[in-house]
This record gives sequence, structure tokens and C-alpha cells, in this order.
Amino acid sequence: MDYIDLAQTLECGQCFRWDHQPDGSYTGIASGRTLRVSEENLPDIIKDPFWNHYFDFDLNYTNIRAELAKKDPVLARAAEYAPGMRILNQEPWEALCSFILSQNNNIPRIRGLVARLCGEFGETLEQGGHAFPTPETLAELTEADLAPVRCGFRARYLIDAAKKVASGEIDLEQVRRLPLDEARAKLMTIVGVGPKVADCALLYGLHRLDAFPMDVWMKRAMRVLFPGRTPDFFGPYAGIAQQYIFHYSRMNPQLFAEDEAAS
DNA sequence: GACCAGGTATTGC
DNA sequence: GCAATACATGGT
Repeated sequence: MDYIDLAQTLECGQCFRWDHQPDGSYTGIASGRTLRVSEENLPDIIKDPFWNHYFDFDLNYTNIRAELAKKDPVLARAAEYAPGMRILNQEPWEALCSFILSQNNNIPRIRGLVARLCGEFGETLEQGGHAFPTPETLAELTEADLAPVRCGFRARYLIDAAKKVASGEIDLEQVRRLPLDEARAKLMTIVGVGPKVADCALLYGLHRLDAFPMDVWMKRAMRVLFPGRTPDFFGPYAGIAQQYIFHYSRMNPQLFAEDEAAS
């Protein structure tokens, strides 16, 4: 059976609500469900249809890696660096908000912002912890209400996103089915959502595997590792290729030492 | 204290 | 169009 590596999947920068426990397991919350997952209990976990889908067991990554590997030897190396990485099926609204909060920010702090947002405004769960707050809840808030989250200038972006989603002006499930450029354009009507955040919401929230978020790491990786290439070179699974390349680049910054000096 | 962080909006040419 | 700059906050 096609497998998953939890560390590669949960710590590759696509999600912000999973905590690595001392015993090696991960605890997290998705769609209001809490979970403790480890390599040991994973076979049981994925018998549950919700988690099976969440961890993307509908898709055969072995085949996709093989297809991507044929396109370029460097991509093949990046894919083999994290062969157990998968693109989660996160809640679309949560992914959108998470990546709005990600801008001009670092991953540890993004995790803190998301945790405080949930703690302050998310429904308290019976099993402990908090769900991600709904768009309806956030739409009622002011920037001052969001002060405890300490997300700075991103507060008004979050509120604008909440208003557009809660009102139905943006229907994320409808966006999921649009052609890629139309989907991006729709998301970019939200204040504070540019091309990169839109692509992250599409790839990580709406499971649009053709979306290819271009952050500073990816721009550098494309320049150095794939000169002359554009995202469409990677084909319909460009988003998965992006995630292999992103992770590979972050784990191997020495690849770009010369490029840094040059630029 | 400067500099940076999975960017974006705004401004000026 | 495209380059420069501000933007809140916290860590190094």
C-alpha cells in the first residue's frame, strides 16, 4: 500500500495545527476533530473515512512521484528526499486564513497566531482544544477584537476574508471547481490575498494540485534548480512538485549559498 | 538595534 | 507595468 510519513507531511509547512509529542506521535485538530496519530496507530486511523481522506489516501503518490521524476532529474531527487510527504485535505477556510496569517511571517510564529485565533474564537471541543473559528464568527469581529491574537496588520485581511465568505460573496466550494486562473482571481478579491496566498489556499485548502505557490524559497529554487522553467512544466501535479521542491530547498539551504552572494 | 520572516497594498516613476 | 516602501510582531 502507498504510505505516508507523518513528519514529512505534517512539518513541511502546509499546516500549522499539528504538534510533535515527545513520544513521537502528533496531536492535532481538523474540522473540529481531535486526533493523536503515530506510525503505530495509523493503520487504524485511516479506517475512518474522514481521516483517510484528510491524509489523502485517495491518491497514489508512488505513481505521481514516478511521473514527476521523469520530467527532471533534480525534481526526482527532491521527490525522493521526502517520498512520504502528502498534501492534506485541510478545511478550506482554515487554510485560507492560515496563509493570510503567513505573509511576511515565519512558521513558528504563524503556528502561534493560528493557535491564539482558535483559542480565542474557536468552539471549545469536548475532547479538549478548540475548533478553527467559523467565518461567521470572525465576520462579526473588529480589528480591536482580534488584538489578543497579535496578528498585526493581518487582522483586517482576516476580517475581510470572513465577511466575503460568510456573506456568500465567495463560496469556497465553488472556487474549488473553477479554472485555476479564475479561482485565483476570485480569492484575490479578498484584501490581503495576493497570488501566493491564493495559490496556498487552493493547493492546501481546496486540494487544487495544479496550484503552484511561489514564495521566496520557490523563486530562488526555480532560479537555481530549474532555470528557464515555469510552473506549467510540472504538469497537473505541479502543486505536489512544488511541495517536494520547497521542502528539499528548506532542508538544503547550502544549495543556494552562491546564489545569495550573486544576488 | 538592525534584520528577517512561505507577501501584499500603496505609491511613485 | 515595475521597483521601492510600509506594514505589526517576535525571534535572533
